[in-house]
Amino acid sequence: MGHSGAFCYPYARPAVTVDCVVFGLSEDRLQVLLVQRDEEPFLQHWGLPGGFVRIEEDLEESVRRELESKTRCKNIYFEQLYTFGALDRDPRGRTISIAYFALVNSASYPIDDVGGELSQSSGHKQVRWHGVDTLPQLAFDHGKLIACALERLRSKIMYRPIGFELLPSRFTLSRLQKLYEILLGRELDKRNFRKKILSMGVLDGLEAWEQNGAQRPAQLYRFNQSKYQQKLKQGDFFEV
Amino acid sequence: MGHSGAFCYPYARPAVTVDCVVFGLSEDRLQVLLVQRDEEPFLQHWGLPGGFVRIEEDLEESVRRELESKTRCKNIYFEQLYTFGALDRDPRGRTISIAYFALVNSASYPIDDVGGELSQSSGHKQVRWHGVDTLPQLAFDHGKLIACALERLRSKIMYRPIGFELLPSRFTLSRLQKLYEILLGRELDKRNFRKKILSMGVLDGLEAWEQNGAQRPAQLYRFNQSKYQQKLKQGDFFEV
DNA sequence: CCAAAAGTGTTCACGGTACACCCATGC
DNA sequence: GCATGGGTGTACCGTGAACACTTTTGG
Repeated sequence: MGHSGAFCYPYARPAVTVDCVVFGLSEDRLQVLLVQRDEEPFLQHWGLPGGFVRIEEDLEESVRRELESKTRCKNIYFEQLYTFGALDRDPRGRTISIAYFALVNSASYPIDDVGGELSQSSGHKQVRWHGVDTLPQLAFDHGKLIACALERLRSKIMYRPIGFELLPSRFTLSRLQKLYEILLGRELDKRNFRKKILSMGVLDGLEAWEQNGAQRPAQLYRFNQSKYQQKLKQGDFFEV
Repeated sequence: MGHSGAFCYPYARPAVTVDCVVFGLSEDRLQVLLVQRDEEPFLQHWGLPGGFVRIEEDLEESVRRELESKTRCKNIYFEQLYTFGALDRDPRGRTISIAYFALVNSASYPIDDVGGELSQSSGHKQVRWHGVDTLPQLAFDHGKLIACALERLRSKIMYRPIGFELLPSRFTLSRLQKLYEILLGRELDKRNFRKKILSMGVLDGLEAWEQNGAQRPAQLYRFNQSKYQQKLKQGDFFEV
């Protein structure tokens, strides 16, 4: 029981952190943003971006601060995942972590597919995308957090239109389908997919086409947030 | 920024609590177990059973301890709901609450439908069931927690067989149907319901019948946990 | 004219829903 | 014998799944 420091309480208190599983999409796989630790414990291991919750900030504010410092990006989609509180999850002492997961359009960030170079640095720490199937050894119980986030993401894209968050604001239906195929780990029928997605009425077809080499140009679409909100209010749900 | 107490840290730490939304089923409505507070803040207001997480106990252990002290019952079904951390949710200072929800077979407890008498007492606090549609003013943000738990429960019974947890281990199909009707707030077709529920193959029909006054006796069923686990592993899902 | 991806409709099977009558019992 | 809830089967419709060819472009 420590006597150092200016903040004292009649009972011992756990430390509280937020950790965030940030997903991004490369050409053909789902990736997670990891930070290489520059201190003990787990020195030089990779871990999730996260940190202690400051006493004067909201949980969401904490997450936003962490995300901005690691990704230099605002307005990221994120939501709370689960709270982890096992006694031994942090060797420094009892620490409870409120885990979040976030989806970013990773085209906005340098992406490193082969795993050679670092993509960005924040302070002196390395920050890098790692394919979810080729994760390194992770600090703390972060492997568990990622597994939990993956499960949630995979099931959630089936009933909520959050997949769009992984794409640029304008995208082709083929790209969207690829996204679903990567996340679900199986192929989807093109005609059925387009029929289904379009029939939900939350995508706006644009008068713009993407030229992608030597093929027929593909029409671009945009997710219409307000149409979706309206459907939600009518109890009308998204489903893939 | 206190200096009292034996537990000191270099940075201020939020207090951490668990709170549990305990659902029970009376004859014709869903109820929540509430505790009348016997201290400030919110003296005499009703609130959720819960309390501070002890430094040497798991989150689940905390919940189990709280549940046992309030309901005197072990082996209650519960799961984590959401973590609430708004800055102003506790007037005593920054407090983060990890909310859980639990389902109990309230036949095991004295139930008080009309809201007159107390059902049980733990220490000196009153503990009582309250219909979810007739809740009193609540302490802290517990109204929010209950709303959140209700939403989760209503959606979850559609895809996981947790409804059984609200019933005694042996129950009739009519009772189960009533449960779904109460939770969903709409009537269900008897034949379709029975067809659906039985076709999932997770209920065992018993050679036992319930005599319920001047009617034809109803067959009793039991939820078969292991059959369900097996189906889960096969990726075979429960759905209503 | 060839390669490569975009785009487009129909058929079939299954599951959800709607619906009405007989059964067993206690009083 | 009557009131009360228990118990059962069928027909229809809509949605999900399977499936193949034409179009547009660059090289």
